[in-house]
Amino acid sequence: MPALSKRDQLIHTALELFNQHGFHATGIDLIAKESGVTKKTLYSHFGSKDDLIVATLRELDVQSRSYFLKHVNEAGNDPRRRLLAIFDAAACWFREQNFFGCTFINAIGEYAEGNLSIRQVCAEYKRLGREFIKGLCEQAGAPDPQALADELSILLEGAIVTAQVSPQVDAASIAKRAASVLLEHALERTPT
Amino acid sequence: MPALSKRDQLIHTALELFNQHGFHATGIDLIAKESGVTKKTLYSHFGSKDDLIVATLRELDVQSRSYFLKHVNEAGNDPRRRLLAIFDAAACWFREQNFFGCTFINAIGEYAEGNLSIRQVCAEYKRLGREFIKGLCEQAGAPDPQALADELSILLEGAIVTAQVSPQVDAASIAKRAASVLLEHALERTPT
DNA sequence: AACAAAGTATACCGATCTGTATACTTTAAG
DNA sequence: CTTAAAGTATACAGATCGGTATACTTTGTT
Repeated sequence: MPALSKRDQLIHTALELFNQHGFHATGIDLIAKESGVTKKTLYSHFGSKDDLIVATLRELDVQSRSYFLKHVNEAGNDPRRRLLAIFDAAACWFREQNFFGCTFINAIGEYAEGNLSIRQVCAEYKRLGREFIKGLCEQAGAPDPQALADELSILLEGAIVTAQVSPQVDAASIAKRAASVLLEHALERTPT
Repeated sequence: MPALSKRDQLIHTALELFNQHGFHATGIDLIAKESGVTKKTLYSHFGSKDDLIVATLRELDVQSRSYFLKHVNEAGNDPRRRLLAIFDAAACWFREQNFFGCTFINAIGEYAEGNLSIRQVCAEYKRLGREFIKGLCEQAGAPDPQALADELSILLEGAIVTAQVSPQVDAASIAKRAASVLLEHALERTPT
C-alpha cells in the first residue's frame, strides 16, 4: 500500500505551493523538489506547467466541495441551519494557518487572459458551488431558489476575499448574519 | 504643458498591464517599452518593481474611489439611492472591455506572503471603501451603520469576484437586490 | 554660454524560468 | 530470468527575469 502515487504527491505539493506563493511565483523545479520527484517524472505525468495547474485545480475542486458538504451535513437536517452552516465552514477555513484566499479566485487573477482551460476549471467550480447552494435553497422551500442561491453565493465570495484582504474583519460572521436576513426575507413570503 | 510626466506615464502603463496580465507576468522591460521610456528612467523614479507596484496601487486607490464617489453623487440626495448606486457603479465597471477583476484583490493573491507594503496598500484601500459605505449608512439613518456597511461591503466584494470568475452571472444586479433587502431590513427598525 | 538634471540607447549581469536530453537504476510483471 | 516501464540524477538549452553600467544626448535654468 504505497502512501501516494508520484502523481498524487505532485498534485498535493503543487496545491500547497500554488496556494501559498501563487502560480507564476512557484517554479516547476521547486514543485518537483518538494515532491521528492525529478522534473522528468513530473513532465511524464503532466505535459506542461499549465496542465499541472489544471489537474491541481481539479483536485482542489473535489476537496473543497467535499469540505463544505461535510460541514453542511454535520449541521443536521434543518434546511435553514444547513444553509447557514456554509458560513460556519467558511469561518473554519479562514482560521486555518495557511489560508491565502480562494485558490480559484487567485488563479483567475493570474490567468485573466492566458490559458482558457484554467479559467474554465475555476468557473466550473464556482458554478457547482452555486448549484449546491441552490439545492439547499430548494430544500428550504425558497420560492425562487436560484435567486436566493445567487445572493448567498455572492455573500460567500465576498466573505472569502474580505477574510483574505482584511483579516481583522470577521467576514464569516458578517456574511452569516446577512445571509440569515436574506434567508428569512426569502422564506417568509412562502405561501402555504 | 506636457501631456504626462514620465513618472505618470509609467504608472498609467503599469496599471493597465498589471490589470490585464497580472503582476509576476508583467515584466519591467515591457512596462518601460510600452511607456516609451528606458529602464534606467524607470529605475530612477522607482527603486524596484515592488516600489512601482505600490505606487501604481496608490494611484489606482485614488482613481477607483473617485469613480465610485462620482456615481454615488450622480444618484442624487436620497441616502438609500446613494447607497444602492454603488452597485450601479459596479455594474458599469464590470461591463468595461478591460475588466479583469479588482486589481487589489489580484495583488493580494499574488503577494499573499511576500512584500508587506503591497498587502498594506490593498487592505487600506478596502478599509477606506468600507468607511465610505459606512458614511452613507449613517446618512441613511442606519441604527448600526458599521454592521450594515460591513454587510454591503462584502456584497460588493462578492459581486466583483463573481463578475470576474463567472461573467455570465449578472453579479451586480443580484448584489444590488440583496443590498436592497439588507438596507430595508436595517432601516425599518429605525426608531421615530 | 555654461552646466547640471534627466533621458536615451544599449549592453551586460547573475539568477531563474519552462522544458528537454542523456545515461543509469529500480521495480514489477510475465 | 527477462524485459519494459517508471524513476533518478544531472546537465543543458533558450528565453526572460529584475536590476546595473557606460556613454551619449536632450533640456531647462541661471
